[in-house]
Amino acid sequence: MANRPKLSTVAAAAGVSTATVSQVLRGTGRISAQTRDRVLAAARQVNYLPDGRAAALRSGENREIGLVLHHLANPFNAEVVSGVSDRLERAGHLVSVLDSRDDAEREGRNLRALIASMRGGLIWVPASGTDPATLDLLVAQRLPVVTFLHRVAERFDHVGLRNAAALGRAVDHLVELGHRRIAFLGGTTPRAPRAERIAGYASALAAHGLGAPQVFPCEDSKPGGLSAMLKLRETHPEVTAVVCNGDMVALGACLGLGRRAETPGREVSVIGFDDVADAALATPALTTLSIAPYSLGQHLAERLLARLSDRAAAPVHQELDASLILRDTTAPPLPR
Amino acid sequence: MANRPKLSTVAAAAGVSTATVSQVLRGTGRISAQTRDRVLAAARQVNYLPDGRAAALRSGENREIGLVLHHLANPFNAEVVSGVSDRLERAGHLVSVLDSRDDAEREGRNLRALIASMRGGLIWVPASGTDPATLDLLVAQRLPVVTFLHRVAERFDHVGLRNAAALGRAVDHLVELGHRRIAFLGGTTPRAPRAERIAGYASALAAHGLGAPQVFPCEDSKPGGLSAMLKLRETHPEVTAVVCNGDMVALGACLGLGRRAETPGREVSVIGFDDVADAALATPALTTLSIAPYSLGQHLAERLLARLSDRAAAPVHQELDASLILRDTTAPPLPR
DNA sequence: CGGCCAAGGTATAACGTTGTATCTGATGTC
DNA sequence: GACATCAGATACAACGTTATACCTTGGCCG
Repeated sequence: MANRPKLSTVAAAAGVSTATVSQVLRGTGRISAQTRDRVLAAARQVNYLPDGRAAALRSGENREIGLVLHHLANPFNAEVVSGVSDRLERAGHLVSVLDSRDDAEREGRNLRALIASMRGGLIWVPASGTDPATLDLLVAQRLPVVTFLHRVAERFDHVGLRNAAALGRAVDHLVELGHRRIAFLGGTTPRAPRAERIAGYASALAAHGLGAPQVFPCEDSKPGGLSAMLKLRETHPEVTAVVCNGDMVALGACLGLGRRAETPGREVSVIGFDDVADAALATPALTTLSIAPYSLGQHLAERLLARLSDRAAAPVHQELDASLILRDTTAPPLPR
Repeated sequence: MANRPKLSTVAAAAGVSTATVSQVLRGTGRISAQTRDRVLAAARQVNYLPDGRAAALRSGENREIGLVLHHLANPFNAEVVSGVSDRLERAGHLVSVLDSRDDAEREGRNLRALIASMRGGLIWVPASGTDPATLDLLVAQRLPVVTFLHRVAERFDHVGLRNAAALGRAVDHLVELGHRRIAFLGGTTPRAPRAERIAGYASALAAHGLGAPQVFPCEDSKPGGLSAMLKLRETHPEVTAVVCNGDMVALGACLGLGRRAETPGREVSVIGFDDVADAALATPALTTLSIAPYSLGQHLAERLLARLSDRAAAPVHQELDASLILRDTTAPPLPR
């Protein structure tokens, strides 16, 4: 029951010094072809794999990137993850994902642990209510950080969405179709993206001279959207269209209509946000605000790579547009 | 622009030695209350956070667990992840997730990187076609490993499913309802779980004296299931029921029926496998073989914890049952 | 008042790697 | 044959921690 093979194990097996082994494995220094072959053979034979933390400690390099999400279960995020990892892996990095599941305390633990294990960089979708002490900690470690969706600090790079404008487009579309009673569905926390979306929704209503905004909070998930829609139909039958805080809520709302033997795009028009894969697949297919999660993930990765290669540059803040994808859940309201 | 604070930064700030700081932070040794307070204050003031890799290197401890999945985008896996992390976090570990997206090469990279960064343990859902060299490496590092679903080596702990028996139950149910032409839908690779499921399906058919098995491979996703079902209805209209390699395929198949203005549980009965959250939510709700992903995740975590506390014990192999959950996509076949 | 002890702190050697400075022969040159 | 040259290898220090052995100092007892 030998122990984990280390550099000295390989050195002994090949009959050279540890320095030589290190040089061979890293391809540095001047080593003759035959010793190199001997060393490589020995390394393979004992199944050697370097201890990355010792190597990183000594060399100061770190090719591991942390990706902290507020909610991994949402397929939108899963697609973002794919984009991020594809791009970063292509650049020779390794991405590991931590899910804080919208719990600030868990998020704090995750972030602290990431810093402790000295990841080389961080892509972060902050949960609501991030602890400011954690933020200070993060800043003090001078870790390259890109936040996404929810901006928490000026000095981190950030990629956000033009939420208000997007919601404006959604409301405009519904008004053009003839809707006058439009509600907003989804979300429970005061996170910035939701607040911006609600603001965009409200000001679009105002621009069209429609009544006061009606916001119905619910959990950002299918069950959340489902029960919110059921309740909405009971209590506010005059509402003929809803815009949602996310596709999960929107798809849930569509399911809710189905439960009542109603059809999205008939009794109630529904617009989502995210354009998850299921949006196009659902029947009826979901009209939604698209932000192309996969390429968005790649974009995030690019930002982090840029930051890694120039750590002194000023923080970059970007805002992306979401475009309205017309599908089958929006149509003129039924005549009364 | 100071650098990352380290032990010596804190020591200087508090006017003590690094050894003292370390002892205070770890709560070991004999330190007076007042120096302790001074050190803690200094640590907070400079936003100190220990370099985990140096600490781990020195102490040999490692509380980080790697979770390597073959396919994170599948919500079933996302739910397993939740269960795993909840349990392991409760035990003071940190879980980071790597997605190999069914690519053996990517999986190999992920595993090597995990070993290199010296995770304390590994929970692994192997992709198909894992490189045997990678396996050797894994074994040589004497890393505690629990595999799930797909067993790749005798010497790792393993949690699997009684796939064949489960499929037997599904076929029995369909036969009881009166179906005679039952197809198997889903999967493309020769991974063990699928092979076992097909075997269980085939032998159940045989036990009932029904015809030869009909297996229709497709990608394990909603689009995969959708197009497979469309094709099946074209080419094999005599089939009145399908059992699927997973809920994603099954839900996709249901969508496919919807596209043809047909209804799951009428023209064709459908049974899934996994019981993802969407299965109960879909309309009609999906009959499926349930393995309760969240508690399964917790179970995997328990196994790993047991292994961590006794690394010498013989490998444990477990097999769990999947129970048939009757919902609305199964019913007697339509009379001809 | 010498000696002993405990409390409180520090010096130092690891952990496994890498980078640099250094050593050792062999070869070539005049 | 003396000396520079250079390829090829090695010794050694360092990375930021932690564990251990070791120092101080003051108090107390005989």
